[in-house]
Amino acid sequence: MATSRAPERRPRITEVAAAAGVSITTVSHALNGKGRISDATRTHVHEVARSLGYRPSANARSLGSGRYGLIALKVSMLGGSSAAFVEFDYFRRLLNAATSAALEHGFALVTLPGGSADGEPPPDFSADGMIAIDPEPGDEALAAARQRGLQIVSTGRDLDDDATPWIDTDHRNGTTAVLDHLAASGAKRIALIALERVNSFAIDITGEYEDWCARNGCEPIESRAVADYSAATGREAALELLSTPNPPDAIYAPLDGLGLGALSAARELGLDVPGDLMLAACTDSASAATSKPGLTSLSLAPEEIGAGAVDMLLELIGDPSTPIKNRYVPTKLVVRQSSRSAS
Amino acid sequence: MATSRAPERRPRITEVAAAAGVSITTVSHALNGKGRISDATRTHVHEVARSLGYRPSANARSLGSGRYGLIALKVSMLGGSSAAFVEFDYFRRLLNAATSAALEHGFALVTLPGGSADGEPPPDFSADGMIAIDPEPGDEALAAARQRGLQIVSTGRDLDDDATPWIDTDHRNGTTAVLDHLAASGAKRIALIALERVNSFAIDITGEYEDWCARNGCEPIESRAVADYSAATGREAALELLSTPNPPDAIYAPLDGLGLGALSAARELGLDVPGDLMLAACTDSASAATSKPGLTSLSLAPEEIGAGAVDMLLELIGDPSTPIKNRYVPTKLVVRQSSRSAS
DNA sequence: AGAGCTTGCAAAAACGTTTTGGCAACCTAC
DNA sequence: GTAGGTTGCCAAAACGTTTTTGCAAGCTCT
Repeated sequence: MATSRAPERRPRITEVAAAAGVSITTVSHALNGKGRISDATRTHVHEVARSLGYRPSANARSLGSGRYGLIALKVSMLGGSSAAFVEFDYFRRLLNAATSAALEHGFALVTLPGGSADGEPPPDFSADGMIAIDPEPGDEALAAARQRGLQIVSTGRDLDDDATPWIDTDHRNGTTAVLDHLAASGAKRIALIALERVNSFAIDITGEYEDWCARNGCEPIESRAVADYSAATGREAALELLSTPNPPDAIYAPLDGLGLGALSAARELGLDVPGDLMLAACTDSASAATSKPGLTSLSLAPEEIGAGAVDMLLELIGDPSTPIKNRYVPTKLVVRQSSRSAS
Repeated sequence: MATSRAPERRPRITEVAAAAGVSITTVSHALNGKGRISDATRTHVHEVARSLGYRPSANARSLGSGRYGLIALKVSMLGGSSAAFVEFDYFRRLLNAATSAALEHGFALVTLPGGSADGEPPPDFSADGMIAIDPEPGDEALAAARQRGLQIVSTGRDLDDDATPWIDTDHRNGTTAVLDHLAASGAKRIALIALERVNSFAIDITGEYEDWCARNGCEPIESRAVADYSAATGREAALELLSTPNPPDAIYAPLDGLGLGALSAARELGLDVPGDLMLAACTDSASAATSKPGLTSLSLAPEEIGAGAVDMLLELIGDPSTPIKNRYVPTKLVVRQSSRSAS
């Protein structure tokens, strides 16, 4: 246990240069893929650096390059509304992936205090770029960042500015998959708990639902649009849908929170799930898996979104003239008891 | 709108020195409270710096001082368990406050991927110190950080190492307040949903509950200890407590999630709250305020905890010989319908 | 075979602070 | 009135990179 712990300084770039028999310029160029050097030298330097366990000093690097070495993560959700409450799990996974991706490239990721809702403005703070998680229209902090010429990447499209590079969940195809599955399981009248169209995902989901109904010759059945995603709200919306003369035999609740609420609504009404009513949700958080019955849910890929956003942003920071490559990330339907056909 | 936007470089320390008629050494010393300089000069430099809008470069400062300019926030909760699910609101507020506090002192706060649960280890990453949120015994990352000689401050006491400086919620007095209130409202048999003793708060709450009962000559009524804080768990624990021959007339569920679960348990049993059963919880998240009936809850001070932990840590980083001043942060009981006496 | 590229690398100048060491000037005490 | 201590400040050397500039050596033309 008491391993002798020599000071064990980490090697500097100078030492790598010496060991490789080149100048520090060459080491820097080789490691950053910048200057004009032969492939032989480049790989040689890489090897030496690795064998020495060299890790450049983030501070020196930033000082030298005139950057800050920081990227900001801005989550409207963190502002004050606890709307996206249930989606903590999603946020957690996204944040972890983004942090790791940033760290790998020598950048630190700072989670900024959310929207303008909470009191004091954030202390003036400089970063090289910003990632906006599901930006909401009219976000002031985002507009300010744009004004200052900060590089921005959003997860979910930014409805205020479609020039902002984005990485987004492929909600249109995801929604199709959910509806197809419900129909295949025998559902004839599939209803939607509609979302207020303040996010690109709300637009995609409701839009695709309507398109799907049109394509399949079904009558669209939508609740009034909900603005928060809590179980309480989901319960009310489901009760509304189910208390009509000709109620649906399946409900798509496009967030797990809403889906869990719909589940308790069904219980209250004495409806068997999936016998009398099929249920599907979206996000696939832990609670969807452990509910009784298990809730069929569209599994998203927060890790890919988080890491992807960071990668895009870092490319832009490295070279602002990088062509923008927006990207949709596919989803995966996880079928559970709540939509399993009896057969 | 199209305000002419001159490049508007922020002033360097050199310019402050020139404007103040002193050397940059003196400016640095004055601003950091370090060297030997007269009070007159010190305040003069401060004024000049402020009037010029001077903000030191975090990178240069770190490079010069040999620091990293980073502090890590480590949350066991973020690891993989979604146990502390409902407490998102608490976490959000704590994180925002900590981030702001760090930024104010020129440090960036990085939220580290959680426990060893999730796959890949975090990329090796250097910080000047670490804040551990409610550390759980046997946390490897924490042990590793300690090994490396990192400064650590925990929120909630670290059961593995009581030498770790901490800032903690005053759960003992908070629990007393809750129980006193319930008793004052007429409760005769107050039960506790017990928590597994893996955290200092679990120890404090269950310990104080037992002490209070002893002091007041009451019989302690505890559920078996729960390990996660979800509503489902709270419901089960409450059902267990309420289905005994001589059931309690009040329950303290020491987390909002558990409290909400207890509330639905009461509903299922047809018990009126607060008429047949009084309920109190802890954390005072948004859902406690909006439930029906409103849930009496012990309001914590995540902002004070977060900012306080950062301040403590920065003091230690600045001067490791700073005497440790552990601190309890008081709570405030928010009384709502769920424990209001009929009278 | 010399003008003009291109290629591969190195020397040195930033980047903006903190920190160390030194030097006057001023006190104090004998 | 002078040795020894203190006070107030400054010059200069780090800190560890990136980036700019320069310079040979090797090609490709004509």
